[in-house]
Amino acid sequence: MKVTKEKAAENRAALVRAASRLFRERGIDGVGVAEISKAAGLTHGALYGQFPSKDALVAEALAEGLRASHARLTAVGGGGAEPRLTDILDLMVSTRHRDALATGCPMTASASEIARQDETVSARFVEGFERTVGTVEAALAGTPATERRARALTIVAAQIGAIAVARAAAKSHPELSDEIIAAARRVLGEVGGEEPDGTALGNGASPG
Amino acid sequence: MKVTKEKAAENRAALVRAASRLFRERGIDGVGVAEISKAAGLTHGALYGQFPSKDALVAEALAEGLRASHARLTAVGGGGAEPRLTDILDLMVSTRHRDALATGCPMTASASEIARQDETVSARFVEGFERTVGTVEAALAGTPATERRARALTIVAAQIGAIAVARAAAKSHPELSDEIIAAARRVLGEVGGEEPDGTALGNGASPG
DNA sequence: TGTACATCAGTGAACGCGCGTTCACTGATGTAC
DNA sequence: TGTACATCAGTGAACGCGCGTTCACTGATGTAC
Repeated sequence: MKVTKEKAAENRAALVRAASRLFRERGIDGVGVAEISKAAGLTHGALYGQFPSKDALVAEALAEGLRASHARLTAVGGGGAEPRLTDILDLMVSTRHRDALATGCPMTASASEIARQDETVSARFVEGFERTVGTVEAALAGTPATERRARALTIVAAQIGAIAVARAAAKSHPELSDEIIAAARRVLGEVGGEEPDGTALGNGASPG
Repeated sequence: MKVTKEKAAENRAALVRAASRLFRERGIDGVGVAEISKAAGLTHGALYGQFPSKDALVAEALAEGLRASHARLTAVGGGGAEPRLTDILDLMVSTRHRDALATGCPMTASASEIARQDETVSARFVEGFERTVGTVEAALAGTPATERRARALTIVAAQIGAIAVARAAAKSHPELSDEIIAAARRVLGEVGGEEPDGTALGNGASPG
């Protein structure tokens, strides 16, 4: 039965949200279209009315997850101001982020799987990655301008690696998992110009 | 038909090697037991004579890949001496490693998938991870002892993240992919005490 | 505003296919005499 | 050393199941008059 245009748009959004969540939780290959449709309160036939293929939904789900993740990132530390490195790292390199598979950063959740998807998915990934790198770069005002981008690229890649590794270790060695996160949090702060004792330099401060 | 004990052991090793390679290339969920068996020159029935389940093969394939990968790591820079950080990073954070999916480090190839496997797989992962961290730690003689482990943990996690991200970006943005590797190579060198101009401090040198 | 009907979002059965796993069978190995 | 036979590694058909995708159909929506 036909539904209102508004309801159809809602259904489409529900499919994307369910897919985004389930892909992060159980992997892209680990979730089928039937389960995604069911989670969105629809049948798989409806999914194929909205998307030409699972691949197309994968690309859109990734874009949606990256958008939500970046919105959370720019919101840290309150109001409209650019977030500080300290707040970024506290959000991204934390046990809380490690334990929030379904709602965390999709780059981290699907790091090694994205390389095996098609070019569209790679392009969506790069958009989200560059957005995050830009936000980190803006938080590195204390770092020489020529170094900022290289350090921001490294910090974002390292965040992704640290959480992925902490998740892989968590099932058998939870203490090691915690140690990895604590170490990466501190060392990446230093890479970004934070004082070793944990003092935040903040935006626009000069390095010691 | 029965085969010699020796041949049976060879067949088992061939299954593990084929699995290790294929899992890295196309993901753990992306490769079936039939294909692994065929690549090893056997049928899937033979696989179940050697392993109780695909999960058991996954754990063994990961262990084998980690062993091979670590052997390559300790061999860099020639002879029996401990490898230097410069050599480690040149091996691990390189476009060559990025492009060698099937034979590269299995932690990188399967970073985000391992978190979804069972505890045995997590345990094998941790063994390989700790071995690599130990090798990097030994290459950080110029770093204060209290900092060595935290930096080694971060460097290894960041290596994994940098290659995973570079692979994800490669399909749509090859120049960005190269840039990520170049940045991570240099910045991680600095984290490990390398001079910013690229001069290697080597083993036992003191930091500038 | 009220009626007639074309549109089309969503349903659910069906498609071929590959998945992980089981099992009766084969036949060379390797042991017991 | 030669023969008889138990062992067991490997084969391949078959299992139930879930995969991604297609399609004839349904029926409420929303438009044309």
